[in-house]
Formats: sequence, C-alpha cells, structure tokens
Amino acid sequence: MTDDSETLQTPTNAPATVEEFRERLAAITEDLPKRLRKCADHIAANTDRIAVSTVAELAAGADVPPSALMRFCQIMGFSGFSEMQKLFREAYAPGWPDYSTRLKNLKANRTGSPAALLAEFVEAGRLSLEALAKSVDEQVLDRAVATLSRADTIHVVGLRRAFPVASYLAYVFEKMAVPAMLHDGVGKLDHRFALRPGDAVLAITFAPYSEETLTLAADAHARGLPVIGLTDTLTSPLARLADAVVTVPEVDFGAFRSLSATIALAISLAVAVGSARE
Amino acid sequence: MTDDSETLQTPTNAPATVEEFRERLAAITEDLPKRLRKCADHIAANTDRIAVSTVAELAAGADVPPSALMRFCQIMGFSGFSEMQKLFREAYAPGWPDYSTRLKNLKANRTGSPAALLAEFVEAGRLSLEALAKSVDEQVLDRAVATLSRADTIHVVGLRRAFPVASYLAYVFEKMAVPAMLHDGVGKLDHRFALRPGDAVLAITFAPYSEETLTLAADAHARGLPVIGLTDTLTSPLARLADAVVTVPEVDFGAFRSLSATIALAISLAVAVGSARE
DNA sequence: CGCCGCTTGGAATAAATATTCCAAAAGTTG
DNA sequence: CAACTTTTGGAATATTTATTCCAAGCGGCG
Repeated sequence: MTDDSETLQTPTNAPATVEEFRERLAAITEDLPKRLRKCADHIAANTDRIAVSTVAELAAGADVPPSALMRFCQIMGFSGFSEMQKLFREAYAPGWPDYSTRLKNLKANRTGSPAALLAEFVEAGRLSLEALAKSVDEQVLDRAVATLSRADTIHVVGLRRAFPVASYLAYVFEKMAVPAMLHDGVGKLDHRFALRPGDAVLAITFAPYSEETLTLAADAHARGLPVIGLTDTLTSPLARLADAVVTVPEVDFGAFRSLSATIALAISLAVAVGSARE
Repeated sequence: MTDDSETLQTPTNAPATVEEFRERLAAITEDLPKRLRKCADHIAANTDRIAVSTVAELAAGADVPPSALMRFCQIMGFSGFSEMQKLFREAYAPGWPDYSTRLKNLKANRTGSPAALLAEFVEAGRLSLEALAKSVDEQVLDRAVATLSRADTIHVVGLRRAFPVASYLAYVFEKMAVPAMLHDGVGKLDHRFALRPGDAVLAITFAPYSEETLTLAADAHARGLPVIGLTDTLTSPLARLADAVVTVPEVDFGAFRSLSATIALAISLAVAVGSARE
C-alpha cells in the first residue's frame, strides 16, 4: 500500500534490514558482470564500512569507478548510494564493542560452548604472536633466509601437527616460484634420495618430535646439506642437527596449539626467501 | 616546532585519539558559553554517532544552529567538523584502512628484511584475530557445531591455501577420536563415493575458490547431506550450497594470508564438536 | 542608560559528494 | 564478420553538506 506518488518510481523493494541486504547480496552476486561482481565482493567483505565511507572511497577499495558502484546500489534495489548508506547508518547502533569487551562476552558463554572456545583460541593466538614478536632472534632468521635462498631445492618436512605449517610453506614457495618439495609421508615413501647436493632442508617439528622428520634432517645433516629447523625450544633434538634453529613460542590452549605464531613465522621466512631469490 | 607554513593557522593540537578527545571535552566543557555547552553535552552523550551523522543532524539533536556546532569543533582543536568526523570514522573501522596501504608501501620499498616482514605478518595475524572475535556470529557457530556433532563421518575438504586448515582439522579430529576423512586430492582421486547418508561435509575455501572443493560440496548438497562452509565472505559460492556458513575476515599480504584467524576458528569448531560427541 | 566585547543565528558561499548520461568498448548471436 | 546487446568509464551535472561571515542580540560595567 505504498501510495507515495513521489517514490512511485521505485516499486522495487529495497532491503529494509541488514539481514535482508545480505540475503539479497548473496542471491544476486553470482550472475553479475565482472565490474559489478567486484563491487559485490568488496561490499560483502566490508559491509561495516558502508556507514562511514563515501562512494569514492568504497569504489576505490573495490577498484572500480564510482559509477559502477552506483549501479550496484541500484541493482540492490536502492535508489542510490545514499539510500543504501542510510540503512547502515541507522543500523550503526552498537557503538563499538571493542576487542576486549567482545572477548569477555564470548567467554561468558557456558564453558565448552563454541564461542567460549573461540575466545580462548583467539586469545592464545594473540599471545603467541606477541611473544613471537618479542622473542625472535633476527640474526638466526637472517641466517636461515640466507641459507635457504642459496639452496637449489628446498625440502620442506613437517608431520602431524607441524604438517599444516609445512603444507602452507609448500604453497607459498610454489606461488613464488621457489623450487621446493613437500615431504608429506604419503604412502610411507620417504623420498630421502631426492636430497641432492646443493639442496637444503627446512624441518618443522614440535614435542613430541616426529621420528620421520628427525630422520630426514639427520640424513641431510650427515650428507653435509644445510638444515634449518623450526621448532619449539632450543633443547629440541633438531637443534643438534640444524645449522640454524628458529624457535617459536606457541601458547597452548587445552591440548591444541593455535599455530598462529608458527605460521606467521613460516610465511615470513618463505616470503623473505622468495624475494631474496629474485 | 610545527613549521608547516600551510597549517600555520592551526598550531593547536587536535585530539588524535578518542581518548584524547574525551579528555579535552571534559576539560573545556564547564567554562563554555550556553550554546557551546549544549553542543558539548550532546556530543558527550552521543559520541558514537559522530561518525555517521552530518553537521545538521547533530546540530538538530543538540538543538542549536549548525554554525554553533561548527564553532564547537574548532574549539575542540579541529579545523572543522569534517576533521573531527574523520577521527571517529577511522577509529571505528578496526585499523584496517591504512593497513593495506602500509603493506603496499612495504612491498614497494622492498624493505624485505625478514624481521620487518615478520613484524608485518604478526600484525596482520593480530588484526585478523581481533576482527574475528568482533565479527563472529555465535548462532551460526552453534549451528555448525550441532550439525557436525550429529554426523557419522565428517568429510573435511580444503585445497591450496585452505589445505593447511583442512589438514589441521583432520589432525585435531583424529586426536579427539572423531571419525573424519581428509579429502586431500592426492592422485586426483576425489573419493566422492565415500560420502554416505548420515555424513557431513566441512568445506573450506577462499577466493579464488577451488573448483574441487565446490564440486564436493555441491555433490553432498545435492544428495541431501549437510554442508558446513568456512569461507571469506557471504557472497562466496559456498554460501548457496551450505547449511551454515562461517565467515572469517582475514587480512591479506598480497596473495598470502596469515591464516591465524581461520585456524583459530577451525580448532574451536573441531574441539567443540569433539566435546559435544562425548 | 549607553558603550563594548562576547556570543549567536542565519544567510551566502565553498567544497565535497552523489548521481546521471552518453559515447565507447566488449561481448554475443545469427 | 556484421548487427546488436550489454557493460563500462568518465565527464557533466545536481544535490547535499560543510564552512564562513556578518549583522544582530545579549549582558556586564562604567
């Protein structure tokens, strides 16, 4: 019954709530031309910035001309950007539950609830990252990068809980066109003979140290290949075998580590090696 | 010693943080003429709306003419309303805006010392974790856990950059004695027929979305099996296929994500499912 | 009670911002 | 490969919004 003779031009239903907005966005996104698709994605990833941005800013963020973003608003059912923004400005109720407040809320759930667990892991991850930033030994890091940069092929090995790190390293190396091989233990094939003179090993293991990882590192060491270790303490068995040992202090929660610090360290290493090789 | 011949007009120091703003406000409020006093009071009571309001709106709220509010801004040390608003707009969006700029600079400058890189990745990880804590939708999380807890076998799939997450999930599930199967794409075997009635799929993928992951999810969906998605935005193609979609805001470094937030979320999910099944 | 400095409101102006429109480019289809 | 449709970018325009400025108001003080 919208008899507004004024706004007759838009019988189309613009989303009235943020929920509706999201649904609509998800619904139309897939069959959208290239430019509009970029808008949709950027908007989806930055919904919370709509309230405080201008067309130009958002457009720049999405890397499209402003007019494209304008069209996007209209496709979403609004008369224009301003109308869309109005929705979000009104919904901008919650002030800003800053991080620590929000964390408390999450933890306030019954213990063992997903949200409470998440709060703990987030906290553990953050502490680990902070500890890492403080404790890292730059010289060891530099040496590790130098060694790996000189290697022909980098052999990455890490099993069990270190495997995610190893596989991410392999991914990053591949993306940066650094010759690397992931020793994944598939089929119990150990590929030990893939180690060639000129190569280097990057071994990752935490207590309880994985037998296979140590074996490969020892093997390489015995044959005079440089070994870089990524481990938890300097007393790790890797320390004796490795030419450079980078330690990472990871905070546990329950039986599991967040791996945040380890992965941050691993990517840094990989990216540094990647740039150094160019 | 501000020798800026440009901004000589304002040697006064405008508040640089919300904290400073509040202090200043409290300090000057009492000895202010009537109209300005009204501004101060209204602003103090509605600090959080500054970011999303116009001069006119705020002035109306304070029941003063716009020009009075303008004067108020200047007395607070800003050049005008816009500058004041900028403070709140930037403070609102969690550090993200100038962060991507900083990364660009870093890349451009080739200041790629490993330690510097590490600092950036640590920062990216921290921001991601904080953003995750702020943005996570508890209900979706609960639903995801409930669904997975009921499943006979959980099929975990995630390739390329999502693979580390998938493999860590597989590790945690194994440790907690939750029947789970990691679809790793080894040998291009897709194991699609391992999906049995009563099972559930936990799919992880980020843009650019991996074909194989989507295929498996679609397959499961078509056969009526519950699909839980772990992805970057709600516009992800996973969103259409999944019964519950958990999104993770992760800060990129070029092509590389820190994964911190994603892993934290993944473990929480896994541990919650593990406990729920006991 | 009339002068003077501080305060105020509003109209005028400047700046920023949104929005439209059209010509060119990119695809599509027969 | 030509005719046609859709998509795109950017310049032109309209609208909103911020900001300045000045004349009028107010209150204290001699």
